[in-house]
Amino acid sequence: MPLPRTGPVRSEAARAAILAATAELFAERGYEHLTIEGVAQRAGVGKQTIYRWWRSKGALVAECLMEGRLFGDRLAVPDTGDVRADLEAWLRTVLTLVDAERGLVLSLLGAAAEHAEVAERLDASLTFSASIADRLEAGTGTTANLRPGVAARLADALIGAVVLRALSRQPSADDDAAAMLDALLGPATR
Amino acid sequence: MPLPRTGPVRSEAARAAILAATAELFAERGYEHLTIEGVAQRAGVGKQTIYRWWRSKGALVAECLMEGRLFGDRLAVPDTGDVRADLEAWLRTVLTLVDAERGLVLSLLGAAAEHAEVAERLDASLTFSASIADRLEAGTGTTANLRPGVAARLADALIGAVVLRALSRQPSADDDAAAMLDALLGPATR
Amino acid sequence: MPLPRTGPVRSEAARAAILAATAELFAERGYEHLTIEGVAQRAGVGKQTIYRWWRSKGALVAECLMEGRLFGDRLAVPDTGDVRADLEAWLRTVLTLVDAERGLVLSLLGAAAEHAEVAERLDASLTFSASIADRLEAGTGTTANLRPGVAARLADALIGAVVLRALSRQPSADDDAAAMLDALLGPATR
Amino acid sequence: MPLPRTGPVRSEAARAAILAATAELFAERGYEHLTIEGVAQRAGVGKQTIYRWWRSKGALVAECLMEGRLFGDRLAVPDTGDVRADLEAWLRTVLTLVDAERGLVLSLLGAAAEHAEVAERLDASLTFSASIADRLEAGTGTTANLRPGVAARLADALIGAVVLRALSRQPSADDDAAAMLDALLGPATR
DNA sequence: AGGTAATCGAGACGGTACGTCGCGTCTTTGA
DNA sequence: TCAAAGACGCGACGTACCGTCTCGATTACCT
Repeated sequence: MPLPRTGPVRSEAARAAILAATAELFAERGYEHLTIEGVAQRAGVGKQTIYRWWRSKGALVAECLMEGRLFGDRLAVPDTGDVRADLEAWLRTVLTLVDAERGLVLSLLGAAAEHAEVAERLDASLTFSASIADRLEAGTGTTANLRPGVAARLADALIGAVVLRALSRQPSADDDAAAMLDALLGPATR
Repeated sequence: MPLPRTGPVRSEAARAAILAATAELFAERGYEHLTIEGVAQRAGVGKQTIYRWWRSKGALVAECLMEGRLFGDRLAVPDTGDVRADLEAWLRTVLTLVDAERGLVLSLLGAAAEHAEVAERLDASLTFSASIADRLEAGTGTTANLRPGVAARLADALIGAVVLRALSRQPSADDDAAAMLDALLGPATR
Repeated sequence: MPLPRTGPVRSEAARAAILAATAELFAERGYEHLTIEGVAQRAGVGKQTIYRWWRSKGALVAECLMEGRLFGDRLAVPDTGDVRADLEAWLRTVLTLVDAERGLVLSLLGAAAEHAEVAERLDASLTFSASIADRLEAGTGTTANLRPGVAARLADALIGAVVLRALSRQPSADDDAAAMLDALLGPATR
Repeated sequence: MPLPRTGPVRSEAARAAILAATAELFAERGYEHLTIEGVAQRAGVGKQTIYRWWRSKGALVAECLMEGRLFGDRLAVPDTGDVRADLEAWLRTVLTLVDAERGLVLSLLGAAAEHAEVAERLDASLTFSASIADRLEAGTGTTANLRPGVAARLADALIGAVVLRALSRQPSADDDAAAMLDALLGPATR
């Protein structure tokens, strides 16, 4: 299905097709086996059109990530008012995701290791847009170890633990989310 | 009772040369740009000799890691009796290492994302052989958040935070090690 | 089916197995795709045992040829007393053989082009052992062009024409044998 | 009506360089030791560019042959009006060539045995473009055995005899050309 | 009878070349 | 002017065989 030739303005259709193809192929084959040529073919686009607008396959993946084409909003933190419960729900979701789509997640970690751009976007997806640190901040004082000034570091540790879990390829048990939060945050103070 | 396989035996010289070449090239160029062909050439060995004994470049790197050819004992945890001080010293060393050899570390993370073998060995290098969890266990009760049963999860979180730091490409400040420990372990109880 | 170890005398069983395997594989795959390793495996023999006794795969094939393992006695010239009829019968047989086993014949020509040894043996199979020249000699005077002293050259031309036919991959018609003889030897004089 | 294929067009420079390199290397090392890799290197060309346009090294050699890059016009039959003399001159030239460049000739025979394409081109070079049969046809009646309808078969026999001579690796004597013609064509009739 | 030496199967070794894939650049043609 | 198509030089892939070289086991001969 050839795209219509659009003349001297950047073709939005081409851009969309490229990102869609990238997301599909990433999900199918993983970052390692994602190829520019494959994307071009799947998108019905010339290779040059990709190289014209993106510097590397890392940049391509980063843009997919930024547009939510890889995870959608599956990483959003719920907001019910109860910080601890919200975090636990989120963590449970994330651990499930890591188990279910380990290949995709590992691929993404590989991409992040290779390309700063991906890492940046991944970080944004997890930390900022998901607001872990903000929520922890908001919960200061509600659990023993959630003291002023440590929220950001605890957020890093939490996400880091998830990353490590992904790397280790070990499936998560049902109560892992709760146990991780317990270990990091300590018992509830009220 | 060993199998009565006849014929020539595996050449230890070749094995050593291959692992040495792998370690060198990994340090020089990183995992991504490490090639089997390059290793074979540097080691003065036929490619087939590599493929005969290792399934992938990941396996090669994993074996290097296991033999300490990539980091040596730079990841060992000191043991002075003071758990908190030991961990802080170790963490400081590791953060410095991550800053100084970010490329190597990121490469290794990429390798771990791609090959379970590498991840396993990396995990072994960091967690078990470096005994973070054991030391935390030993320190139970000496700091506020170091309660019974949480040592393993705190160790994961700690190492995870380091991994995340590596991925984020942000250099560490001087007091980061102390701050991370403080955030995770809480204030000293005695 | 491992062969018995025979000690410090050449194993006749190994020799036979090697030649048999060579003939089989030659027939199956042709000279070009015949490999020493394949022969060794099929024969259940170590490669060294082949290299010990033959210098090249050409030598191997030459020996097969010499032992009649490739064509048997399909190249023998019948002897009924009527030289012209005998030659025609032989030629017909050979042309049929060339058509039916073109691959084998071409392979053999390739081998002869590469290895003098094969060429020599092939020549022996065709010319001497098949005695074309002798028979022509015997027929001197019975046909117009069969004059004294030209038998050897006519034999060469005859066989050469067959070789050319094989190389050209063109199937022979039924009367080709007769026509070739007619062209070369001229009409019968009595 | 040519297919409306868009995109870049075949590089004539690459084609020429590849054929030139093939001819050089064929002459230097022979068909057997001619490698695609070597041709690519010598021609300053990627291997893929060769594989894109030729199916095998046989096809490569065939095309060289067709373009006269291997023998040039050394195989042309002179035309002085005297058929017998022309053929003898040509035959003498060819036998000399076979002696002087036996390796090349044998290589070519090997190639012809392996690849129909080469054989076809070789046949074209020798028989049609060199017009042996035509000349024989023209000489019908001038020698005893040159009767109507046998020219083509005599041409085959003549060339076949040369091929056999090449395969046998025996050098030609000075009067071989004359003797071969005498044997095949019979004495002159006028 | 014991030691020596050659042969055997097996197969690891350093190499060369294979034919394929994908890279990133460049060129052509059509809209 | 931009886009599709895709040829190009290049580098690496993983495989097939090459011919050489151990291995340990197995005999025949020769002290």
